Amino acid sequence: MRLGHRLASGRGGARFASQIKLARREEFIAPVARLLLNMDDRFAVLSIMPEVEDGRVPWSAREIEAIQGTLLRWFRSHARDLPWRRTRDPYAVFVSELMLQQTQAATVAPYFGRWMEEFPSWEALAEAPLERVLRAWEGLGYYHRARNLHRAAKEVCAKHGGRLPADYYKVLALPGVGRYTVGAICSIAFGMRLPVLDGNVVRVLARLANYRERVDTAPGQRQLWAWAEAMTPEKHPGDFNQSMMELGALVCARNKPACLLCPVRGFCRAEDPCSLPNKGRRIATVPLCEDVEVVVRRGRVLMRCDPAAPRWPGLWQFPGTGAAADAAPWHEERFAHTRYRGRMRAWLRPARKAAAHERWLTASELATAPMPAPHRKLATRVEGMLLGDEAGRP
DNA sequence: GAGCCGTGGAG
DNA sequence: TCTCCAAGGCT
Repeated sequence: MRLGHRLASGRGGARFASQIKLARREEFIAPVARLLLNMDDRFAVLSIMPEVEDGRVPWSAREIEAIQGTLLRWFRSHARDLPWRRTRDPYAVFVSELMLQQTQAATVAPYFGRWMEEFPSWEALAEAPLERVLRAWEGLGYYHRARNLHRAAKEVCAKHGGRLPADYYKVLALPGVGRYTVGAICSIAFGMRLPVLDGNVVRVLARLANYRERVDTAPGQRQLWAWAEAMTPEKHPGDFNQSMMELGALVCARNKPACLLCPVRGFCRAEDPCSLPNKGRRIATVPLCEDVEVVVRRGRVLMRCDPAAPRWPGLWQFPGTGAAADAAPWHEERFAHTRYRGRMRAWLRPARKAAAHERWLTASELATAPMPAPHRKLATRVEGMLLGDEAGRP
């Protein structure tokens, strides 16, 4: 059993993985890392399967082997043809995994293709200006992922000679890489036996084991990581990890699980699959009405880019304003921003001086400036207006 | 540990 | 329309 594998398991693994993560900023040195690693070995012994969290083993070793083989065969015949599955290039795998964080595969696919065209290597990405990186990411959301990916590329070039090291700790230390992502990258790109636990795997495991406890708690997470680790085979761990996620996405769906089509239904103990996994309630959404102004002068439009803005810091946005009292908005649309749900209204306003963080952008600058989704929709319409395309219909 | 970060699809 | 949440990580 590899050390990386052990680290990714059990309570010791979770704690020390996060300490290693912290160590990145402290410029932690190798001896300390090795010490933590040895300590982790000791902790890992306590959590080695099959002595799992609550002392019970949901599947026999024979069952686990059967599940592994069945899922691997199923994956080879049923996997979607996704662009990042056509390569094992560590850079491509890394890019895809950061894009896939909290984002569905179908959404990522076109972004991934464009990204690999524009930034085909660690070097190309590391040398690109942040503005272009954010523009390529525009529409995917969670923009800190793009900044992390950019920073990771710089680190890979500066510290690792432009090659991603096949090393659990070094990959984990890169910005934007947590316990899930390091497992995904190292198992897929390097064939290392490491588990992954994402939303799909949580659902699949909770149902297979008929695990009715809360999964969004520390004990629940430990339990599920332990099971994920127990499931991961020595051979083709990357394909196996993807098969678990693919099963969750295509068959073991949240609302309507296709149990009759499930390749591992013979091993599943779920009594009421739709009730699993057991999650707590989400935070309530907050209604929000955001009013912005469209200020045009001599073929340019006034835009704001505030690195400390409350929403979408560092992205270009139309300036906020008090709503024009009785006038109907020139443009209106719904938008969602994390817990906020609301509508953005825009009014045409007379020219004024540019305030702090504001600049006059030409139509072509508007097209290349990174901005959040609702502002991009408005910008597309304004662009048409700047170019004299009548009043720019949506 | 809880709160925060985006967006689009599905039911 | 409204709710849920997807190949999570960071503070």
